[in-house]
Amino acid sequence: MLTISQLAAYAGVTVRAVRHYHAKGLLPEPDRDHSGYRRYGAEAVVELIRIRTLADAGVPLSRVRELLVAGEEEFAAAIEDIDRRLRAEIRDRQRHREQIVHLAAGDSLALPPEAVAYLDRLRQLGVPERAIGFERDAWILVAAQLPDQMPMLMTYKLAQIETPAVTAMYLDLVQAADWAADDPRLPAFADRLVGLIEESVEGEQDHGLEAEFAVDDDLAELLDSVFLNSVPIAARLLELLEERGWTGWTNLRRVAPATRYAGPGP
Amino acid sequence: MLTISQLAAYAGVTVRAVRHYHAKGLLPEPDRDHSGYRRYGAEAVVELIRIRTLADAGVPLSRVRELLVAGEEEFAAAIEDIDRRLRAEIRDRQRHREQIVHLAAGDSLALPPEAVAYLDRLRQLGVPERAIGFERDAWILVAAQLPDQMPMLMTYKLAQIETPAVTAMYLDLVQAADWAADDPRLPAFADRLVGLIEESVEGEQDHGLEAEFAVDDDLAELLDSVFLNSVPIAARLLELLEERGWTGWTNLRRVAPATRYAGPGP
DNA sequence: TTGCTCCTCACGTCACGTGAGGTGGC
DNA sequence: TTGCTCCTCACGTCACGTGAGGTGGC
Repeated sequence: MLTISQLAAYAGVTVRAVRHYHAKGLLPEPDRDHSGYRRYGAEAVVELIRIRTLADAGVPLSRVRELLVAGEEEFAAAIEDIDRRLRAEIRDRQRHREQIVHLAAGDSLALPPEAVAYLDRLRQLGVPERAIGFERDAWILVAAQLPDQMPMLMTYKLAQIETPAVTAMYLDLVQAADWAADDPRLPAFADRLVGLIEESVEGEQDHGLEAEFAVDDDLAELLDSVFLNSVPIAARLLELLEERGWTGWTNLRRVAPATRYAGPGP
Repeated sequence: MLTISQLAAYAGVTVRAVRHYHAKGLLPEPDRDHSGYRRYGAEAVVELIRIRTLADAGVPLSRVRELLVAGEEEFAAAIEDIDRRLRAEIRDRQRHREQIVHLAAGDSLALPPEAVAYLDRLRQLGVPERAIGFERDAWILVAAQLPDQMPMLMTYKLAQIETPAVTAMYLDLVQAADWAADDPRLPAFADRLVGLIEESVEGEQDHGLEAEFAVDDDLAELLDSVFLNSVPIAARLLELLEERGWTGWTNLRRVAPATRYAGPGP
């Protein structure tokens, strides 16, 4: 007859695990020898290996106990389930392998690929890294709240930035972000910006795009506050826009007629 | 700013998990709003997704904490480790898939394939299932104690059982196992058995096989006791063998000259 | 006596899950 | 007032790991 350590070694488990299975009622307690030691026969080896094979395949011990007394049909169905789960776990791990590669490469996992492509396009257009970082954080917040709308928003933004006048205005805005709050060039800057906005609005009304790209008011307020907190000229610029008939930033609206427009800030 | 549930939802984790990461020092506690609620910015989203990506890949949280502050080189090395582990886990699960198929088919996982082949050969030779079950249990105990010697032992046993005289004797022994302990046919049976044993010993001495196949004395004693406890004629048969110059069963030895021989029982 | 295997409690681990009891704005 | 989200304890879970303190035969 086998001792507990011989039994455990053959099945590739610890002595503690064998005792655990006794306590859980998975493996029947065998007779003891004159020293009180457990002594195992061949059935225990067979049972222990069944238990381990199931447990190694990730079956909870409570389920293992059920399966040990299950009929052939129920057992076969359970094996089907276990195999399905194992295949799913293999797929999960293959996915995780891909994800950690992206992590190592420094890719922003907090953003969907379209947003990463948009930031890359801004980089190509000569937008400095500081501004890219600001865009990135803003889009991360948008993606966190509206993941489903990201492909649509990014398609729109990518198209918008390709307009030469928009590109130029965007690059100028990046420069202006470094100005002091009372810079004398601001009113002229606001004039140009309003001109561009009103051109865009007219263009969009032709094919009715404006309504689709308005974001939720709470989110717009959040993004506006990020803008106000990180750019010195922001508050003064919004004042100047308001004097010229526009209010807001993320969701620009005409002050008198209530027209919405997906504005220059994200 | 995001609430804890918005943050959690975007990263695909529970609110409890986010609080857990705060408690463990993985994710810095953000500022609270006027109601004492946590409010998160874009950096929290980035950090949380990093944490989850690593944790999902099976990295312990204590290690995740180290990696969050690690340099690029250490991080790349860690990713290598993680990827290696993921590949190993995939291989494990592929192995487990094969094993549970064997379980479902009712294969004896407690025996190596050679032993299963030996039992199948006995079946082909007409050995009844009751006797197969006895052989099986005995070989399971041998395999549990001498896993490395199983291929050798099975090769020997497979060759031995192919000798027509041994096959016939084995089948007769199976019949005799059902006799009462005092069956009058036993002495004649013992004569035949001794004749066969002595023939075999002579044959083996030619190519010096006998010494290689002696099992450990403790194990031999165990297997003998299994034989004695399960077969009524066993004790009387061993007495008769001893009268004819042979002692033991698993390890048969000549009583006067001390020659060993791997006996008829396993 | 030392060394080895066995024994039975019983607390610890890991990554949260799950109430319990309470607050704050609609 | 009801419903929803948030808050902080604090105990529970799962499958054992890990001593703690002791026994039994060489």
